[in-house]
Amino acid sequence: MQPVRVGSKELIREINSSLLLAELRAGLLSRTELAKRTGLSLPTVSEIVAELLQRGVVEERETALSGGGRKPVLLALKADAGFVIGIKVTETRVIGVRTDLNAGIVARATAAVPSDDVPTVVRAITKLVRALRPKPAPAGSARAQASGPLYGVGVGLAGVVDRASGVVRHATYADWRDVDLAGLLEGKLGVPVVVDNDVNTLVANEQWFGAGRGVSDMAVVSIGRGIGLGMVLDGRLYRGAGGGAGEFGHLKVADGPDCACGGRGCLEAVIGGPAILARTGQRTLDDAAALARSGDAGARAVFDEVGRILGTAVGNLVNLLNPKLIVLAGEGTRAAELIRPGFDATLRSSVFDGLQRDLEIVVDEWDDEAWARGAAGLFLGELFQPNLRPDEAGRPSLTARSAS
Amino acid sequence: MQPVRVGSKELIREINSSLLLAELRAGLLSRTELAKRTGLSLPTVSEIVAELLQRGVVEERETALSGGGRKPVLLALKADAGFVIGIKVTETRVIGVRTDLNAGIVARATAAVPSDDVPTVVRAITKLVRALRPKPAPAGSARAQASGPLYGVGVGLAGVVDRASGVVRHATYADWRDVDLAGLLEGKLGVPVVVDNDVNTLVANEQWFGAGRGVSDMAVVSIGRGIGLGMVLDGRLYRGAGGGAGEFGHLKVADGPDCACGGRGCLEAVIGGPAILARTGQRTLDDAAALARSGDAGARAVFDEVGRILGTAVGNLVNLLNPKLIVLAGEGTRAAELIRPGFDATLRSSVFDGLQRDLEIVVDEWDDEAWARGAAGLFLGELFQPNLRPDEAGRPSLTARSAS
DNA sequence: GCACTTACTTCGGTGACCTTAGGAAGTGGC
DNA sequence: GCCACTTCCTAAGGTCACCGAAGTAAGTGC
Repeated sequence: MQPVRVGSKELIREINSSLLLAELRAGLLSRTELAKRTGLSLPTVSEIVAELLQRGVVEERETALSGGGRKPVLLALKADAGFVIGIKVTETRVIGVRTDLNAGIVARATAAVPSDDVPTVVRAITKLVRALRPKPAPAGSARAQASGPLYGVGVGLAGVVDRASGVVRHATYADWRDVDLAGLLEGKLGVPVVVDNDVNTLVANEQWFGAGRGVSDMAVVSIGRGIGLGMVLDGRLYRGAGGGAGEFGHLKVADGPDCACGGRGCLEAVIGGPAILARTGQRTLDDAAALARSGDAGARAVFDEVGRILGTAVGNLVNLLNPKLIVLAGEGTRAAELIRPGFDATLRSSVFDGLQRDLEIVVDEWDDEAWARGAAGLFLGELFQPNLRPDEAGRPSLTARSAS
Repeated sequence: MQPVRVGSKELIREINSSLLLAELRAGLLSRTELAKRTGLSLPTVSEIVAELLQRGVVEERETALSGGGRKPVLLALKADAGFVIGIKVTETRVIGVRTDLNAGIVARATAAVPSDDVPTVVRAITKLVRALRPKPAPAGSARAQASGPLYGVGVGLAGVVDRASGVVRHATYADWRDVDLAGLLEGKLGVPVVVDNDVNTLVANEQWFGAGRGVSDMAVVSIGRGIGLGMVLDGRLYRGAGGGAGEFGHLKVADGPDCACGGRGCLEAVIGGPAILARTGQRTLDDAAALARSGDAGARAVFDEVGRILGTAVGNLVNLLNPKLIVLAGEGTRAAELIRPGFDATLRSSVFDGLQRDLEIVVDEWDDEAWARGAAGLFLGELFQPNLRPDEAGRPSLTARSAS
């Protein structure tokens, strides 16, 4: 029934370790403070911290001011205790970044993908990962310590992905069916690989390192060629019964026009990138936005209507889920100021009274690397999320004993 | 951050006890079978079962057939080990039932509520609970054993409720603001009281005792005067950041008409009970349905359109959440066969390809007691749900040591 | 320098789990 | 009727992570 099981006591320790790490992500804290925040006893915190120190995941920093007694020893996550690589796979390119444990980018690389068949894409990813991999420093080098291990790789792509198994059920632009991408990559790379839908990578990033830190109910709407949606509900990324939740772009919002999915009146057929280009007669989104900014009434009307329709759709989403935060992301945010007035107006009028008050809207600054960083964040999220589901056993872990 | 904490080991035992109980709700099982299903070791299962036997929550039944060895001793939940009372509060009446631990109704009662002020309603509920309460059997009576304790009371009403605290933030039909209904009732009744939105009571019932048994992602849509929605996501009832999730009735689906909430084009203003009555010119829903059944073209068209609009709205819900099951409930289901053709057609065309395959639609047989039974189910759900959140401590429990 | 405060550690005890071994209660062959 | 074999369950002992209580370390302030 409920897939929750607490079997061995070792699992408790792992959960509590993750708990402490999650608190430490927020800033410098003493053992005593950690104990207060988590509700664990001081001896337990001390013991777990000792383990983390030994493993090199955490370090002692300067002491804080005393309040009339012994100074507290502040602990901090050692951001460079290890690294993670994030890869965004697109139709034509793979974009990769290496980040530290705070999702800070320390290296970047991109490669073209000549064709979209599985072996080609897998080869491109493995090559990119090898390029990004931290070089083992020469023995005795001063940098040897700083360059920690590669914990794993996160991969994001457009499509339906079964994250637990890492199998791509169906990619949006290529004809992939049930491709065990995580398995293929793990075999070649020798590190854990997590694969997920690309919007979910953005969500993971917001949840752990962005505007969604500490927010347990939020939605990320990505605006671009398609309209994507990722949700954090009750503190967990929500994926739906079959991993297919978040088909926001195929919400039916009008009578026409036909959508590539075979349906009619889909949100993304109405306000997706191609629709905007067609209606403004431009070749790129930036051109269309420039036209509107130059004062062209027709183009302005198009963006205004896009905003209004999106506002209603997001408003309905809020009515259903009552999130605390909506993040707007994706390349469409480059035209954010053109869309916002209409968006805000219809959002306000759509949302049921009372759900508005605590609702926050954030536009995420968007750049090409965001997706790749999101993929890294996806993996980091796995490291920090306490694991309560044994069927997800074998997950990567900062605290696993086997790692030592 | 994550409110999950595993502190004391006692919590583990409580979780695992709930796990075993949850399995036993599915049928008769031996200790060995329980161990296999839960992944716990046999000695652990035996020990927990011994506790449950002693507490009278579980009983040994006949032995099953041997497979060439010692016969397994089958264990069963003792449905009459205790009772629960469920109350549905409406504008004019309070409806109550007493059920056993399988949500089977063993007694029923109803009382009029002369006015909707808080003291009057509280008095009506306490009176109803006292009437339904199992009578303490005379000492030495044979029935003394069968009539177990009253574990608690569940209350459902239309409005926004903070379930954790039992405070009614806002009732739909009365002018209640921040009424600590659970606290008031617990003070008078001396048993734990859980209060929730009435649609959530239906959800709890479906989740634990109805079509949603074992389904971790589902939605219940209640059709009546208003249109309600309750969701189980990832195996948990989802309530939103502020407890306000599920405002399905205020989804914006059209340009008109005005809704009581102050918005325009709300789903429930378009297809709610009053809208149907207005458009068919009838006084009751049953009259309107009878008119349609008699062949009246206008009335048929109204129901058909109601079905189509509802189908699109539910289709969009499916696109967002990818549930495995949709339950249609509420008094509107009395006209289910009039609505279904239109509903099914638009649902099919709205739902994104791929999410349809495993989607199941169930119409719940609806009667006046369903809401009250739901409220009882709400409380029973609390008893069976493994509790991983310490901030919900003090929750009612079948296995709490303090109860012995 | 001495009282006091605060931060952390050490130590012993408890509880829940597991593994291993063993008893109980069946079936089936001879 | 006995003996091997199977299956279900219990008993005994060990491990691990937690906690509370007491002790040590390292400050401040008079």
